[in-house]
Parts: sequence; C-alpha cells; structure tokens
Amino acid sequence: MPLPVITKNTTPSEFDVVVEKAKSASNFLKAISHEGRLMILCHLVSGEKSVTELEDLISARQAAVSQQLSRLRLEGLVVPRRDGKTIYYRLADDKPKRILEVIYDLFCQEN
Amino acid sequence: MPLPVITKNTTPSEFDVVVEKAKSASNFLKAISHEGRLMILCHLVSGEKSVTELEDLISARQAAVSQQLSRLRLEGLVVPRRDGKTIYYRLADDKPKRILEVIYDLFCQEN
DNA sequence: GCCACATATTCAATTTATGTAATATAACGG
DNA sequence: CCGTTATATTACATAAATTGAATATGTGGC
Repeated sequence: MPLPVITKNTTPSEFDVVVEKAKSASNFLKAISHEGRLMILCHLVSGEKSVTELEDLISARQAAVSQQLSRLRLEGLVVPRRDGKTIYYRLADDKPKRILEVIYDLFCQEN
Repeated sequence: MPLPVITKNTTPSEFDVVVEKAKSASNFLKAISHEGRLMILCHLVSGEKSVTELEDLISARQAAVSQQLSRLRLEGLVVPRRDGKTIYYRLADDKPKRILEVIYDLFCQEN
C-alpha cells in the first residue's frame, strides 16, 4: 500500500532496486505522456481498432499514427493482430487502462 | 466512468474539448515521467520535505533537485513554504498521489 | 506478375528536455 | 556589514523526442 520509503537504513542495493523501478515507471509514463499516444490508448480501452480507424479517430496522418503505434508496441503497451490487409491493435495488458482511468477521472470528470 | 468516446456524431467543438483535455493530461504526465521528479513526488507523498532532504533522498545535486522542483512548481504539482533559510515542498493537491498509487501498484508491488 | 490498399520504416530537420557549471538571491548569526 | 547556509536561476552543451516527407513492405485480387 504505502509508497516506497527511503531512510538512512536503506542499503545501496535496496536503493538501486527503487531506482530501477522508478526508471521502468518513468519510461512507461513517457510512453503515454504524448497527446497522440494518449488518445490512441484511450480509444483502445473500448476495444481493438485498426490503424485506419485510429487515423480517423484522432485526425492524424497514417505515418504519424503508425509511428506512435510503433512506439507503444516497442514499450509493450499494445499488441498488433493482422487480419488480411488490416492490422488491429489492442492494449497488451491492463496497465494503460489502470492509469487512464485515473487520468480520465482527474482531467475529464470534475466540474 | 467510461473513457471519452469519439464517434461520427462528435462535433468539431466537442472534439476540441477532448483534445484540450488530452493536452493537459499529457503535460501533467510529462511532468511526472522523469525519474528524478517521480522520486521527488514519491517522497512528498509522505509529507513535506526540504530541498536538502530531497537531495539526500534521491542522491542528486542541489542544482538538479532545485530545477526539478522548479518544473514541478511551474506545473502546479508542488507548493513551497519558506521557514527561515529552508524551503519545504509539499504536493499541491492529490493528483500526483492518485497517479502514484497506481504506478506503485503496477511497478513496485507485483511479485 | 501487377495493381491497389493498409501499414511500416527511414531520414533529415526541428524542437524540447536534460545535465553541468557558474552565478545569484535570501535569510540568519555574529 | 560580512560570512555562511539554503535555494534558485542562468547559460550553455548535449541528448532525446517529434514531425514531415518520402519510400518500403505485406496482402489480396485479378
């Protein structure tokens, strides 16, 4: 429950573990802290979408969307599935959803 | 509850509102998606800390910590309070805490 | 094999973020 | 007023992220 606590008793190796986790977390956050990628993830919460569908949803060009998906794919946030010519993307796990729920609550809900 | 949905019926102005919110959210996420700033915020969850205390906690130099705090201050995530020579920082509201709880759960908790 | 559609990759140009070092300000004690 | 401690700001160099344009790949139909 509580967030990590660092005191004088924290050993160097324990400290390193915390730093490692902070790195993973900040990489994840960097991946989602981009307007376009954030919108893409939002749309994927409601189910998988093709690249073309995403282009329309966020009014962006093919190359841009494909690049953003590529970044999300490399970070392991989304997973592609090919069906004929079209490629559908979906969230890889519930990490993005968990964060997005809070973000939505904080930025799109109140007043 | 549900995340924002964009359909063919979404008007341009409604769309703009969503984009605006996505911008705020991504700015906020950018502010916290930095290893040092993330650690600082983590430490502030348990109560206010002076700049010097934070320097020790995250093993960073004075100028670096001060810069990171400055960024967080400009984004409205933290608030300073002066007491004599020392300046104490605390979280401005519960936004960072809300996110950090999920982050901690996702990255520091499981197995 | 050739064409069209859907998607991905590459490259260069630009912008933005970050780290370091040096310097500045603010408050206190003497 | 001076020195010291605590913090902030600035300027610069470097690295990383983003964008746009062009091009490439993969798939299905003919």
